[in-house]
Amino acid sequence: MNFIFLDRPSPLSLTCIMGNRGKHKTACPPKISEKKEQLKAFLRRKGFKSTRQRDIIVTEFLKTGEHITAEDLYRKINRKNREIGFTTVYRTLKLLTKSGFATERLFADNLTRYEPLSAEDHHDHLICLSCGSIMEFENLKMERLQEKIAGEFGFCIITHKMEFYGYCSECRDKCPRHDD
Amino acid sequence: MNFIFLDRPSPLSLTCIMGNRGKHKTACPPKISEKKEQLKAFLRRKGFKSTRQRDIIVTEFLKTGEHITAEDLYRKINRKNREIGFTTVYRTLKLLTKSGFATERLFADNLTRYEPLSAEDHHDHLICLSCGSIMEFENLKMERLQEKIAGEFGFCIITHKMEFYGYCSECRDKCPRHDD
DNA sequence: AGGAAAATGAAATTCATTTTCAATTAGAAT
DNA sequence: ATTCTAATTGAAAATGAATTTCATTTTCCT
Repeated sequence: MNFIFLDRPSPLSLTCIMGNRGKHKTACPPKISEKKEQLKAFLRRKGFKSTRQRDIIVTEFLKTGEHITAEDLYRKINRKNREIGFTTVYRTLKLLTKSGFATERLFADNLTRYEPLSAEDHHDHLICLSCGSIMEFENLKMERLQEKIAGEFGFCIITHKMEFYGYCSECRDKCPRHDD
Repeated sequence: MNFIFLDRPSPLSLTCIMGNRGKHKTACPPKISEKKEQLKAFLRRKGFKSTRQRDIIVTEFLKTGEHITAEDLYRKINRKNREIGFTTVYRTLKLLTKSGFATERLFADNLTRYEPLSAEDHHDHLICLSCGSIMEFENLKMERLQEKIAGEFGFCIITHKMEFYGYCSECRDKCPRHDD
């Protein structure tokens, strides 16, 4: 087994991630076609080929937006395109990841999820243990504090992961707190 | 290439936890026998049984301290006790987890690691992508900030996960930063 | 001791992820 | 346009960690 890690994402232009109950995150319309152009350029540069399958997969991935598993994306695509196989979806997500257009995230449910990546995107996650919704947040103070802590250890951060598991405002009543 | 492939450190080096420069964490001698007493009491209360295997596994686990995979703990134990099977080690770690004596953690290498849990333990991790060492830190400011952010979302935190991936002070020179 | 319930451990199973391999396709070179 | 080569595809197989099964053994209550 190998441990794959991305270098800093290549400096691509913005993206945007859908809102999360409209509280902290600004929703801006994703420029899918622009991203696809960039990807195409990247592929050319690297000697990879543009294929119909990749185009469909990438489009669907960017449209979907976030936190999707290879399996789920495959199912989604497979409804319209019966001939595209899981392996290709999987490999495309890996390719996007390697080329800096997406990130892989492993949440506590042990499923790898992918999401489109943009350069400034440094958000963290709130994951509801009841309804499973994943909300995002970004907090500058947090980022600074992280840098500061890392600095105290002489540690050079490449990436980080921060997740809160608990109950969202809509599921608060289901929060057990004391069970056995 | 703008990404890095790291070989996963051998199981042994992975479990080696470096000190944390004495800045954030207080090292206190674990009261193994005391913990074992508590566990025994717990088992009795729940109608579970105390067995030789559990005793050995728990002792070894507590002695080891932290961040160990079921596989690694099994190998460690198996050296001296050829008759204890992997399954039992695995199940014991699960039991410890369910009963609150341990926690499971899933880091980005997709291996479940276990560590003894004590009530006050709320630490986070710095994981070196080069040598695989896992350092711990605790930061009160961070905890407060986390609560604050969660509060803003009306989110009730049950647990959280915070990990920095990067290069420790001893591996800084191996940090690629700019390669292609 | 006797007996019921729990524990054990080897082997089998599960399931997401990753790789293999033969067939197909993209795109550069001719 | 045709040819050629390397990349891509997708079904199937492999991998590997986590989990379950099941026959046997052990604990511990009476």
